[in-house]
Amino acid sequence: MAAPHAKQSLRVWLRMLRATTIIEKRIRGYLKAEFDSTLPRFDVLSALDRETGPITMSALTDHLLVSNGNLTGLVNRLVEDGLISREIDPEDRRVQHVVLTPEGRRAFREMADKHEALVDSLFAAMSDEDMATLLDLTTTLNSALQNGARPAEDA
Amino acid sequence: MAAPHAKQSLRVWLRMLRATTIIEKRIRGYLKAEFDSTLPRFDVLSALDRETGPITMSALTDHLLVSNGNLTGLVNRLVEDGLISREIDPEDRRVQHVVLTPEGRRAFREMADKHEALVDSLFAAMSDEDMATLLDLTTTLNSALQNGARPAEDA
DNA sequence: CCGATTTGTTTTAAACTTAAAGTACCTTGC
DNA sequence: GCAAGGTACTTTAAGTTTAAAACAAATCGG
Repeated sequence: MAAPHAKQSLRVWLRMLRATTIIEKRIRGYLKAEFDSTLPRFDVLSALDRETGPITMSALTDHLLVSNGNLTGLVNRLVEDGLISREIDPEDRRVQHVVLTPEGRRAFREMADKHEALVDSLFAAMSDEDMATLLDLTTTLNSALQNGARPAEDA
Repeated sequence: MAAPHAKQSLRVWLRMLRATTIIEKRIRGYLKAEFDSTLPRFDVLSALDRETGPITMSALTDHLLVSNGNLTGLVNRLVEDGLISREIDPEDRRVQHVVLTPEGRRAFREMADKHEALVDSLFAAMSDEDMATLLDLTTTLNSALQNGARPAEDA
């Protein structure tokens, strides 16, 4: 009676995909409506907010799962908007360090608060225990995917 | 010591997002390499394969979580490729019904088999029990999202 | 019947995505 | 020093994505 693992995998995958798609769409709509911003922008700000100081573009790319070419445009627009600042490394002029401006940090905090509240409301139906289990399982899954994904890694 | 629900939600969400992003990326790469196709195309075929007969564009959109504007282009290309066919509703000329062609069904089956195997390999690290739990939780989550999402629904 | 609204689908504009090529800078080995 | 090669980032080209506006057909109210 038990489904073979493969069929089960497919079912789980489709449900995960559906759930994340719906959630993403909500977040996207929310960011646009409230902040006239986008998810990729939010991700960049979020990655920078986690840092204690300026980091390089390459380091930022790694945190984001976004290709480096892509990042350039995002950062350009965020710099224009005054949310992040950029400065050339004096020791190596190829490198630039980006960091949140005070306004960027303020803006991000505001977005992040609402974002957290929104996400939480979307998970409201899940009990604390369910959430703990889900966190466990997704953590396991991520580890497996990460290992399977990158043949070699240094960090 | 327990994290408040909101923080927990955020953590879970980020892990889910990361996992699905990685998986999506793999599937995308695979479809492109093996079938010179894309995930959205696969999704359309998949949705049609589940149907017993022709369905309208709107119905298709609902199944897909893809914006309707997007669907037009996808369907156009799939029709060109001979994988699906399209015909105008004689009773309401705004409406069109789309359905898999025999070739489309054959092509989809082939992709689906490989797709299933790939997905399963990505979930290989999870035990049968984990998968059952994960299926449960994602099902609950989806129901909640669906209800919260649409104020009214008839089906 | 005829305008007004609703509904089904398509088009559009702007943002994002990627891979690959390009640019500028640094480093190394003579 | 200076050519050769490597590194950090940007640009490009081609394509996808989305929300929203536009369009077209049907239906409704007078």
